[in-house]
Amino acid sequence: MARNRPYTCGLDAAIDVVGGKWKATVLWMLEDQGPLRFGELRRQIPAVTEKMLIQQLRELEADGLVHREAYHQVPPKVEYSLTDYGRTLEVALRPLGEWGHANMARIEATHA
Amino acid sequence: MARNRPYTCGLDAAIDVVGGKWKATVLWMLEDQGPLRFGELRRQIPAVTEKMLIQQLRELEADGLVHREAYHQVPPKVEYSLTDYGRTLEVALRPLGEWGHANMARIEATHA
DNA sequence: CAGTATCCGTTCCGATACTG
DNA sequence: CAGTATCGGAACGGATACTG
Repeated sequence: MARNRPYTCGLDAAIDVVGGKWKATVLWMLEDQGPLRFGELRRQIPAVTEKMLIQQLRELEADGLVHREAYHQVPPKVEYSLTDYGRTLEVALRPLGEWGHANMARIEATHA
Repeated sequence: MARNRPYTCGLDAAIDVVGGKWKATVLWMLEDQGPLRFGELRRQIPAVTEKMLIQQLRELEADGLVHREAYHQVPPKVEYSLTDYGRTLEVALRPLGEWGHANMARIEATHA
């Protein structure tokens, strides 16, 4: 998802980072509930496939927004959490989330 | 672009609406400069093709965010502007735009 | 549990040519 | 000026099966 660089405005850049299909949801979950394991994330986003979830997590990690902590155990355990940088994004995202929440009915009605 | 409904959070819904490749840019232009003609938008977003620009405008119009005013003249003249609803979105988008602006160097460096 | 690997249809998007 | 039409490649994304 490196779409149209160089960016024409900050909004472009931000949406490029957070525009992936499940990224906003993941950021929201991690902010709301603290560190979560792969399986916990998966269960809480019922429609996501493993492939998509891991892909989005990897991209968030590469962007420095999410930290991946692997515990070397059997069975394996991996926890994902927001980085400080990720938290700054989450804060910037909050008004947009509230807008979406407030206008969800309208969005579902008009948006194809 | 109706991606994953029903939405899991307001952020999902909002990004579904504004996540199109050029939509953020268009909203930003219209807020920043007031009503603009098709050709003016096109010139100010050099990388966009006519096809994509009109497609994104149509979707923004269908979502009620942008108003299209056609003047029946020869040669034709069409002006696009934000609706009141569109302005509420633009306000909600502003912190995200500032975040993107502030972190653009980092985004360009880390984001594939 | 936390992933990989592969297949494959769908959607996105750019390029180009044309029109009222 | 402000679009429309068509083509084709690339990226996205779901389903399924498999692994350390």
